Amino acid sequence: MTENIEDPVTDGRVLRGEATRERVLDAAERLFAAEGFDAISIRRIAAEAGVTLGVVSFHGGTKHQLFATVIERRVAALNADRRARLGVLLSGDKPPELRDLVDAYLTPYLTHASRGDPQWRAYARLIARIVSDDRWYPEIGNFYDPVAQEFLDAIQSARPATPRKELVTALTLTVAAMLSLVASRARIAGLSGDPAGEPLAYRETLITFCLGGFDAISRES
Amino acid sequence: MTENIEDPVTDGRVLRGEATRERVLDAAERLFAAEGFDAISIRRIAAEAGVTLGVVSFHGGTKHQLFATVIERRVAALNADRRARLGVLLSGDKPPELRDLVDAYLTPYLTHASRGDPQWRAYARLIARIVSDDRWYPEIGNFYDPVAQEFLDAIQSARPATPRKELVTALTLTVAAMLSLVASRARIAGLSGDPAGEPLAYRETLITFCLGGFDAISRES
DNA sequence: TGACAATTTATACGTTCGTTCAGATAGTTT
DNA sequence: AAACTATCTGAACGAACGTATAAATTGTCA
Repeated sequence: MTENIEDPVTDGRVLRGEATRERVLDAAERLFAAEGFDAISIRRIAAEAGVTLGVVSFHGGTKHQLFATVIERRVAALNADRRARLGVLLSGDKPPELRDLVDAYLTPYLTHASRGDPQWRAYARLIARIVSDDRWYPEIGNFYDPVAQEFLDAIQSARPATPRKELVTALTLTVAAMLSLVASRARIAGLSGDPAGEPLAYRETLITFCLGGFDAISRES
Repeated sequence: MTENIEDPVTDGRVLRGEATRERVLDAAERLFAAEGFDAISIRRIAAEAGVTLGVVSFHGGTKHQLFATVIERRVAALNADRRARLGVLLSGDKPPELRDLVDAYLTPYLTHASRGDPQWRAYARLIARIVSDDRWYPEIGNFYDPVAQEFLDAIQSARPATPRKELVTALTLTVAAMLSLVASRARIAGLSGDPAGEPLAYRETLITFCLGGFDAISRES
C-alpha cells in the first residue's frame, strides 16, 4: 500500500486548508497573548502566519470571531484536565482533601503554562490577560465558570461550615494568584532581582499560599 | 493688594489651561481604565473631555506621554499613603505585626478603589490593568517597586526565618489577589450569583486570606 | 490700547485599520 | 480531459488612526 487514503498526512486540498487554518490560529494565539486583542491587527497575524491577508478572514472570519475561536480551541482540553483530576478525587471512599482540590484546579493550568508546547504557553498568557479584563467576561465566563462551580461544590463539602460566598471569594483570589505567575513575571523578576522561573516552579509555594488562605478563611467562620 | 499674582483661583489664561489639562487627564484616565491603552483613541479622549482634538496633544503630548502622565499623576499619593502607614507601624516600640503590614499595603488601594472619587476608582482599575501586563512593567515598575521593597524589608523583619524569595512571591500573590477585586468583579459576580460589592467590602476576607498564605509559607521554612 | 503669549480651533497629512471580493490557482471528481 | 470546488492571491474600499500646524481666539501686561 503506497498511501493510506485516510491518512491525514495527505496534503490534499482540504488537509492543506486545515493546516493553514491552524497556522493562522497559532499566530493569532501568540500575538493576542503577547499584546492583547486591540494591539494586534489582522495584517500582523497574516504576516506571523506567513499567509496573505484574505486567508485570515477566510479561515478565521471576523477579528472578533478569530479571537473567540482561539479561546474555544483549548478551553475544552483544560476543562477536561481539571474535571479528570476532580473525578479521581471524588471517586475515593473519603471526601477529598482541600489541598488536593486546590492542587487539581491549579496544576493543569501551571503545567500547560510551563511545559514544552509554546502554543499552550501563549494560550496561558492569553487567559491571564482576558480573565483580568471584565470586558471579556460575558463572552468567556461561561466557558470556565461551570468547572469552577463543580470545584466549589467539592470545596464546600470539604469546608461545610464556611459560607459559600467566602469560598467563592477565596477561589477567585486563588485564581488571580495563579494567573499572576504567568501575567506578572516581569514584576516577580524585578522584585526578586533574579529572572522569574517557570510558573510550574512556583507550584508548591502557590498551593501552600492559597491553601493557607482557604484555611484562614474557614477558621474565621 | 488687589490681586495676588500667585493665587491659582484666578481663572485667567494659565489657570483655564490648567483646568482643561485636568479634564483631559481625567477623561484619559476613565477611558484607559475601562478599555485599555490600545482600544482608546485620542479622538475619543477629546470627545470624552469635551475638547477638540488638538487640545489633547497640546496638554497631553503624545498618546504614550499622556498615558504616562495619567499614571504618574496619582502614583505619588498612593505611595505616600502606604509609606505613612508603614511609618506609623515602624515607629512603635515593637516590630510591627505581619497582619498590620499586609493591612497597610492593601488598604490604601482598596480605599481609593471604593471611595467616592470616580477618578480614583478609574485609576485603580487602570493599575489593575497594567500590573497584569508585562509590557508596561519597564515603564511603571520603578514607580511602585521601591515601596514594595520597603514593605518587604519590614515583612522580612517579622518573618526572619523565611527566605526573602518566598516573601517576594507571597507579596506578588497578595498584590494579584488585591487587584483581582477590582479587575475581575464581573467574574466574582458571576460565580457568586450576586453583584459584586465594592472592593473595600472584601477587605477583611482579603487580608485574612493573604495573611493565612504568608503564615503557611513561613511555616514551611 | 496695542503688542504679546497662552490656548483653542479647524484642517490636513500619511498610515493603518477591518472587511470585502473578483479572479487566479490547484486538488478532486466525473 | 473537463467540470467542479476549496483555497489562495491581490487589490481595493471607506473609516479611523496619531500627529502636526497655520490661523483664530482669548486673557495678560506694558
